Amino acid sequence: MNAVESREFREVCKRAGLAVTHQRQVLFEVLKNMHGHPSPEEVYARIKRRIPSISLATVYKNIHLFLESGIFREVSLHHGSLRVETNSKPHHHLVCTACKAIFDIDANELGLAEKTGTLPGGFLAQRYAVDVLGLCAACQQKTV
Amino acid sequence: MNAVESREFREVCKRAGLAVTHQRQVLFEVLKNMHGHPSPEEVYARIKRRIPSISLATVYKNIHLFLESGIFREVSLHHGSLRVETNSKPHHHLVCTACKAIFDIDANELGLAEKTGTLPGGFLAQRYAVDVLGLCAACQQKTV
DNA sequence: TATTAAACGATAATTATTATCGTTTGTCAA
DNA sequence: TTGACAAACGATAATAATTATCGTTTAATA
Ligand SMILES: [Mn+2]
Ligand SMILES: [Mn+2]
Ligand SMILES: [Zn+2]
Ligand SMILES: [Zn+2]
Repeated sequence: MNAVESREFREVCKRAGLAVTHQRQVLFEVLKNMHGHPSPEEVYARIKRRIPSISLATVYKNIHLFLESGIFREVSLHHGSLRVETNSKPHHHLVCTACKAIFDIDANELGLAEKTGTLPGGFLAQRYAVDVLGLCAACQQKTV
Repeated sequence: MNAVESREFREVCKRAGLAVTHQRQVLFEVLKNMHGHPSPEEVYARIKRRIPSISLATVYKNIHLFLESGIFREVSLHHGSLRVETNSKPHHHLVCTACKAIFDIDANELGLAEKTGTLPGGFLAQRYAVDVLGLCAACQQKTV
């Protein structure tokens, strides 16, 4: 952590109303330097190399604080547990980032063209997330 | 369950290589008649009204069998546990339905126009799922 | 109708996450 | 600088969701 990064982190904490702790700073740096979509356990394993005494609970708590402050983002905004789709017609979803409610919306009704604004049911659209579902290269091999 | 529905269910099971059991049939009917995106617990509560002795484990096992057979679909194909996004640039995702691997893809690189076929990294696209992220009507009220 | 594999119910085990609580640390005003 | 106090920490218990185990029951089919 050089002086510039350190000052930047202090400002980030100030904005978020968070104390500048050693654990928090190292977690911030570790996350900045990881790539992909790590799980809390993976982050914990990495940060333990720099702070062996850190607790997994601290990692969870600080990740959540970073998410709430918008310092980092969560990969999926869906429910974290199993839900069954009862609508067999092809459709997309309106996902509320506050309460995680999910509403169906037809593909045509959606009109992908950046129609940010009011949608059916008074839903306020803020951004789109597209998942391309399919098979990765490795899994295509396995199927053969 | 009328005769037509019963015969239809038998064929569904035959195709999937599943035995036709009472519990399985009632679960199938219950799911067909639910709407939205119920959790296994919600399905369990509903089916218990018709088979009070049914086990939650049976509900879970049969939901999974239905999902594997493609009889029903899961709402989210993401990891069911927390993942941190380390890529701060706006982007979308390639999601492997077999191993749940997630790869980043830029919005422009995506070219939403039904480009089903080979994508970066040899990913085989099969369908698109769009999440419109935002605030539902109820949550907009709360913020005011 | 007898054989046998599949499915069932009860429940223990596991995984991911959150809550609790006593101790330590950072903030800020004096 | 320092002392008071709130915030954060580490250890670990508790909870929620899901899966595994296992003895008993049931469906498929010959
Ligand atoms: Mn849906
Ligand atoms: Mn990503
Ligand atoms: Zn909401
Ligand atoms: Zn894969």
